Amino acid sequence: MTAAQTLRNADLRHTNGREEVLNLFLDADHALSHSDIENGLGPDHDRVTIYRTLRTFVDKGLLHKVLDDGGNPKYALCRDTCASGHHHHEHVHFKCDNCGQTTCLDQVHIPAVALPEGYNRKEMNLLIQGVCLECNK
Amino acid sequence: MTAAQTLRNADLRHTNGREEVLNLFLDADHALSHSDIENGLGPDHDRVTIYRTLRTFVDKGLLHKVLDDGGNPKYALCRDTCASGHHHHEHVHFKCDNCGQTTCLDQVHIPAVALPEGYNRKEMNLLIQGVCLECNK
DNA sequence: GTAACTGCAAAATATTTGCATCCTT
DNA sequence: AAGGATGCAAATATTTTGCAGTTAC
Repeated sequence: MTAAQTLRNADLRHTNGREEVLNLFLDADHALSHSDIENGLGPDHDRVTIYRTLRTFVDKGLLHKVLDDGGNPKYALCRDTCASGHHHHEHVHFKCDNCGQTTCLDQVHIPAVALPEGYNRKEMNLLIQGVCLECNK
Repeated sequence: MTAAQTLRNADLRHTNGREEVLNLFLDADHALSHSDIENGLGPDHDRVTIYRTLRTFVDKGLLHKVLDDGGNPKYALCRDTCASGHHHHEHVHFKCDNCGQTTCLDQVHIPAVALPEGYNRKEMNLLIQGVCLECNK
């Protein structure tokens, strides 16, 4: 799916900025932070607009916030089943302690976890930290 | 274990501020953010000192950062096996979408997860979101 | 006494809001 | 044309750094 199609599907207007941000995510195989995006886009992009773009994309279900141990939030594309307001209920991410990249492990599934009585589960996020494939070479 | 003992064990000097922060955590059954602490302590505590206290406690293995989807970082006590620099390798937290509290589920364990070839695992954090016991009543 | 800790001021960073203008539909 | 999106300025929030003074040991 192209950026243009994605935007149309999400009921969002097609603007240069949005298309470029979306393409960054489509090209990246890992989660991006605000500053990753600012860097990736070249110099003449407004910080504020990027904040708004990210928020809009999350609201519309194009992106989801990725859990991170460290400082600033990262975002990653939602795949298939994510619709507006209804995200995937399960995310598994791997963060490399060496290179700092966080990647989605779509193949990995979280096994059943027994919650104590009285708790409802809506979403599960698993963050695994260690050393990634690249950095292990 | 009292706050005073804990500080001594960690090779930290015993000061009022540290003891009070530690007691907040000992009393709380959920993770605390910087502002939770600022509120919990009463008015004459320096924001900067709290930042430094939190960092020191994390460094010494008394606290660990709790993953959160949302905004600002939260912290929780490390239990038993956490020593300086060597945290528990597995954390399970439950965040209530209703009241916002994040609690450690020490009883729950993460079942084995198969990582793709070439990945090393050092630590796993599972965040479950839903509605907690209290809010389900 | 000495090193560690604190408190204040200030810097650096991150994020949000308001508003006038521009652009997509 | 109309509403949504942008860009700039500025407000607000968050976290870090420097340094002088204080305190635990």
